[in-house]
Amino acid sequence: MSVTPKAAGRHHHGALRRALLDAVAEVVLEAGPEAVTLRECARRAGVSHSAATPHFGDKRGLLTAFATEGSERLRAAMQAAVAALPPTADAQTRLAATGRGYIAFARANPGHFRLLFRADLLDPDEPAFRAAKEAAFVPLAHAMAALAPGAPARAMRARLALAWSAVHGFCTLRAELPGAILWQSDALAEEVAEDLLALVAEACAG
Amino acid sequence: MSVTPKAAGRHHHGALRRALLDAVAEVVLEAGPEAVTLRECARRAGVSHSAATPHFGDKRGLLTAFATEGSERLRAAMQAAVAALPPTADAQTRLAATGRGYIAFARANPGHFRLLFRADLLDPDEPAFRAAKEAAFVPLAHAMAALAPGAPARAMRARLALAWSAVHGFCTLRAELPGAILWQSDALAEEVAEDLLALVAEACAG
DNA sequence: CCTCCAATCTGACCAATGGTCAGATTACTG
DNA sequence: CAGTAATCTGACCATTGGTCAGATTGGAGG
Repeated sequence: MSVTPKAAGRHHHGALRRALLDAVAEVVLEAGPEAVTLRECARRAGVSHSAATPHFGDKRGLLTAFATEGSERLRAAMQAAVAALPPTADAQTRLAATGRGYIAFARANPGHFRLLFRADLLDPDEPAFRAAKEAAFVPLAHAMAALAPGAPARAMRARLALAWSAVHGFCTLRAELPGAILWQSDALAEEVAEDLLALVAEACAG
Repeated sequence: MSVTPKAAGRHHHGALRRALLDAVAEVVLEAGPEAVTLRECARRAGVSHSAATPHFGDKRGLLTAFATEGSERLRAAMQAAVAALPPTADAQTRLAATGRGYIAFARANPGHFRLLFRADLLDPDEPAFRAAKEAAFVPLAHAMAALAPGAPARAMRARLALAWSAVHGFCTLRAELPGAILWQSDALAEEVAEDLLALVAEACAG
């Protein structure tokens, strides 16, 4: 377990914050965001459940802090996928790669991903979380702007909505409807994902 | 309130089932699926919270029954949107209309819609729910088959994934990220939705 | 009309949770 | 070394979902 319980009788100094976030990560990994319990996280950090209050306020604050880290990692995944491309790649390929990074993050971290869109568990107006969400939109906006530089605002909105919706919808459906026809096996899901990205990129270039 | 509390001392006969489902509908409407409480629903039906057990088993059973009704209504919304078309409408228009029905249902019943994809609150293997989910996929499959009758299986899978993902992703993002840039106002959201449907239908026809 | 039985419902109990608060403990500052 | 602010504890509370014995109800059969 990655969580460091504190030594008996000692304070965590500034480290309780990190220890609690790591505990959330563990629980989310093991049982999903719904299963996160203030008391269980505190237990794993070796601390009473009230100890979280000074650091995060309440459960929602803790989950929001964790979601903020997820948003940053999601952004990093998209950037990494684009960076993995040869420098000669064209705009359409870059847009597809951005989506590939999004899908890869959702696949590798299903619980963390699902939490990002659980408005009931989060505080959508917490400044750091807000900033992380806006930052996570940047790679898509960037790739799209490079694809269709002169498109009118309305067409641009529609394409952004299409690309984001299609990729996000794919991740959500795969995460929430396991066993659906379109992604029975992992291999099939990967194939469908690639074809989907190609269709989206083509439609946005179109 | 649409819920009929039972008369004091009398049994609900077979009507408790319906009364509880109506109570769920109320709570979901007022505060979303996460806020549903067995005890609150029982309170609204004028019954102790244990009274639900013989009818639904547990909370998950109650929510699954409610979600089953939602799935059926979602299917009806898609069919209605297609039926509202002039009989001369072509296959591409019919596919877009199917998506329009999906979006309309999600918009009109955000809580009910979100519940459908909350695997943690539902029993995905409950037979009636399974059947309703499969039935809800039919209108999309039907419209897609009419659009591209001879397409190879792989291309068909990709197009189904695109259409479903894009429409579902749009609904999900709008429901879970209120206040995002792409759907600030209702009018803007409607415009984006129509453009999105057109792009999807075109990509699936192409 | 009466009896009996199965379905239905109640009320109490339990463990668990999130939030709050007074106060103890710790770590740092001057 | 003294004092102060941050950190943490332990207890308490209301609420929840699940379980169970037993009361109540409605209808089936005599």
